[in-house]
Amino acid sequence: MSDNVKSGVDFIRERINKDNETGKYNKQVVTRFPPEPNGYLHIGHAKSICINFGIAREYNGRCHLRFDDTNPEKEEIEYIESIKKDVRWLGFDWGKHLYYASDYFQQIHDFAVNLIKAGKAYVCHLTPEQMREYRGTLTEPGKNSPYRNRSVEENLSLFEQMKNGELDEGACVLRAKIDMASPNITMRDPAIYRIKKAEHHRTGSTWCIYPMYDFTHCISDALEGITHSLCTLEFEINRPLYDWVLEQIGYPHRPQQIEFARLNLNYTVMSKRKLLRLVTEKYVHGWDDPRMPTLSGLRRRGYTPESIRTFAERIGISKVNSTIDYAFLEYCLREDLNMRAPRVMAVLKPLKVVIDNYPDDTVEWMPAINNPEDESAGEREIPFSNVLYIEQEDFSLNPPPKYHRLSPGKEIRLKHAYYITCTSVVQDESTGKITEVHCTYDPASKGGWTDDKRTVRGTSHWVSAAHAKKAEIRLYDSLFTNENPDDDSEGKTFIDYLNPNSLEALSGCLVEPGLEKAKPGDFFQFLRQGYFCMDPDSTSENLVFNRTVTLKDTWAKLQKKNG
RNA sequence: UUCCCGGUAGUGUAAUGGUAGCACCACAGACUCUGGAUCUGUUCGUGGGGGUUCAAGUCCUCCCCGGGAAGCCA
Repeated sequence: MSDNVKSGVDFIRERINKDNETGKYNKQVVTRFPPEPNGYLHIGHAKSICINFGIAREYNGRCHLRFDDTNPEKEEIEYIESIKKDVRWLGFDWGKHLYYASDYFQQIHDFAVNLIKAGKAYVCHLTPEQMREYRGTLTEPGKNSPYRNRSVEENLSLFEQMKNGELDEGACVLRAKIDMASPNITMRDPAIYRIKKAEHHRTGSTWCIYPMYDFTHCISDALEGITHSLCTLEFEINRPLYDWVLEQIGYPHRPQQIEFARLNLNYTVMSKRKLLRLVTEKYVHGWDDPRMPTLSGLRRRGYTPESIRTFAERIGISKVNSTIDYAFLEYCLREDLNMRAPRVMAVLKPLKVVIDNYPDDTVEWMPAINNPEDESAGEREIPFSNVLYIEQEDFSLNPPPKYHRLSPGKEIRLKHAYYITCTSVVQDESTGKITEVHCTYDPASKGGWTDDKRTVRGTSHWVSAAHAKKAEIRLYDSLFTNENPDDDSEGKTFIDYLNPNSLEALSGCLVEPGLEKAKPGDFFQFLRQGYFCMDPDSTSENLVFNRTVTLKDTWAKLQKKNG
């Protein structure tokens, strides 16, 4: 690493570079991702995962996955499994470095005993209400607890009783003895151990006291040899306590906490509490509902791990509270899918087209390129016959200006097939609805091209009626109508901003026959429609696809602009 | 009201005393068998006042604005 600080390097890497220059950690970089197993991971966690695992990879270090499981009341094994799955899916590997804070309960306990012996911690019998009073306020200092000067022997004995389950839950806590007048309230004799007689998902009933986050996290970091403990801004105020604990316990390795801003995205909510509510109150179909910003939801929606990693990298790292445009995430997604998604044809809202001059006993298999962005993706063949379906939107009886699609007398190109010209339409006598469009085709245009200089502006996708497979296609839109669903001014809550049209399920869609062989999770570009992926609900009788994201649609934009 | 952290185009993010740059969005155009992709261009910015300096987004100072903090949550 050069002596000059490089342009474009964020403040965390800058710090690591400096540590490597000074040899602070012997050029080791060890980070960790420390989720609490009390919910599913979301896109905000993805940023943290990419930073922690990404930096470790970049500096040839390592990143630990550590479950911060110090609160048995809220944590469940289900969440542990989903978290592991999501981290792996994102493309990261903790190798053998899978840890649980609960692995350290004995050591953490021993450090607490030492702290008591050093006169730096005491058992406090103030009730929670009293503790709040004694803590003071943001503007006033706190008062010392009457239990603050208990003898070491008494504290040791009391803590032992807490540990042995001889005291009731809530009866007392172990507190660090720091400074009740500190301007930083975190330092006003914080609780470091509380009594909880709950069954822990890993340690069972071994413990009835559990260490608090502030005491657990820094010790876990030290024990694991973490060098750079990267966390979000809300822990900034806890940093003096992090350092205080490590200073007191005198452990030889000293990790350092560095904070960065958490990710905010517009049109979504990120709090675990709110996501949980969406699930439990059934506003969505589960944690992996494709409208959810959870990693399992994004995965089912069709987001690729690559695009999420790229996104995380591009948004950068800073200490500024910021909100990223959802459009930027979609940009990263489209960029990835554009290069990799096979193109196929699917008709969402079918309109029957009959080619009157095409023999009704003939089927031609037309070669179709799979991905114009990737020659190696090759070609496939799709069947063409005299009865087809095109998109309802691709035909208009009274076309608006600049409409380049099919209308009476107009000629368009059927992608990979022929030019067709509309000769007549069949309408339902009572409703006026167009039920069938009749066309003629130009045999000289086979493959979608002619040698004359004829220009055909419009190109439609289509499927052959006799060969197409039926499918259900789920069109997703933003879950919220408000850019900032967390905005609770005007007495509203995020529930009030739910988008009633966030899901439109279409049945009777028709897709080209090859899609029958797709597997859940496979992604495609449905030509001119967007990117879609096969949903796990899919069966051989009922193909199901989710719309991941639309293509940019300048025609829709034009129409919108013109009212 | 106290303490801490921040403030660069609409949104993100660079510039570490020396030309305010990049990306997304928006808009306009070119090109195109996807109204896709690609390419080109345009609008738009250092929160404010003082100060130091040949030179300030950057250093000093005062102010303004935003966020966080009073769990036996993490």
